[in-house]
Amino acid sequence: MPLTDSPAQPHDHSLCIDDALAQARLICERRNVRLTPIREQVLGLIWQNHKPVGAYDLLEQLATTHQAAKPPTIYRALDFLQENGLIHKIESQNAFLGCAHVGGQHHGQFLICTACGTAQEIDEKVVSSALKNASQARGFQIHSFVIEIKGLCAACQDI
Amino acid sequence: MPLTDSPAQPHDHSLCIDDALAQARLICERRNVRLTPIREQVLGLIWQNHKPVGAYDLLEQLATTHQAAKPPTIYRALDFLQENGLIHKIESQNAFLGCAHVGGQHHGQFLICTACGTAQEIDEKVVSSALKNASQARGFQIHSFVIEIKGLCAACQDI
DNA sequence: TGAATATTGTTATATCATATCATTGCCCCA
DNA sequence: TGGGGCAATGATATGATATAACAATATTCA
Ligand SMILES: [Zn+2]
Ligand SMILES: [Zn+2]
Ligand SMILES: [Zn+2]
Ligand SMILES: [Zn+2]
Repeated sequence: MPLTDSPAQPHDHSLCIDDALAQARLICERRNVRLTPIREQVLGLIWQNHKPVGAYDLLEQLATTHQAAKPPTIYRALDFLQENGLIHKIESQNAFLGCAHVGGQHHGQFLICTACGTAQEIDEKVVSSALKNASQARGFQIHSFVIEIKGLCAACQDI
Repeated sequence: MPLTDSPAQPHDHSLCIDDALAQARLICERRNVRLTPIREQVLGLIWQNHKPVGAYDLLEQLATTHQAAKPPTIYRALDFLQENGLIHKIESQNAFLGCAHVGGQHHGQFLICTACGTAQEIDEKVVSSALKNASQARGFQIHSFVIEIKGLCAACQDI
């Protein structure tokens, strides 16, 4: 994607979904973990669009085809998907988003549009190295970080 | 504070509390908003240490001297304190922390120690400008951001 | 004073997440 | 091949975080 391409722009989203699921299958095979039907279905639901989605929204959708689904069903699937780097939690929204950079070891950086709800994952080395430097200068050893940027995406500014 | 001074290091914390409350009174007077007894007491409780504290922890403490305190009591005080830039919410912990840079318009950047729980607020221009640049390059207009860095503070690495 | 507004009280409920134990399914190897 | 061990799911209950809605009280200011 060129820099200016945002998930808020029109695109063939079925390709996003197919890619995400294909990559997930590959990753899980490589890691020798099981992408069970429930887990795969939840991942598919998360990838329905580029907006973070809440656990109970997912539950409601899952329950339409899976009567036994209860909160632990969803949270277990979400835990699995997070542990394997397939999704991110957006902390400021208690919601979950498909990872756009599976495989690469990274922490998330997200541009979240407050108008349309779309979240774009970016991975800016200059940001992470600035954080590393600032932390190091204070003797702080980074394990992980959360970066959630709120504002208006390009599409929503034009309205 | 020199760069290496962290709130995890020993210091006369009563000065932190006194400063925070004095500044809060000043700010509220300037902004012509009312730092009522409940609000001031909640701010004092938040400043009891440098660790983010949950709303229900605060409620429990407040309730010891204020029988009528219920969840809305706390959340209203927290809303007020946030609106006036006196505290921050740590999204990844659903907890609240006194603002270390009152007055200056800023978004928070936090170094959160997973061992001792202490959170240090920093304000690195290089980080915020890196975010600005990355966003601008994508046509995204920033309103606010959340940066929460997890790891080990200097004191906890030595153990 | 008395109306308008801000703050607090009160009750109920919405929303997000986990603990615990039972049951089922999968895998590997004796 | 069958059965022990572990992973995954089912089921129930509860914990933790946050807000809605309306009533009562306090403050402000004309
Ligand atoms: Zn898409
Ligand atoms: Zn990612
Ligand atoms: Zn202190
Ligand atoms: Zn601050």
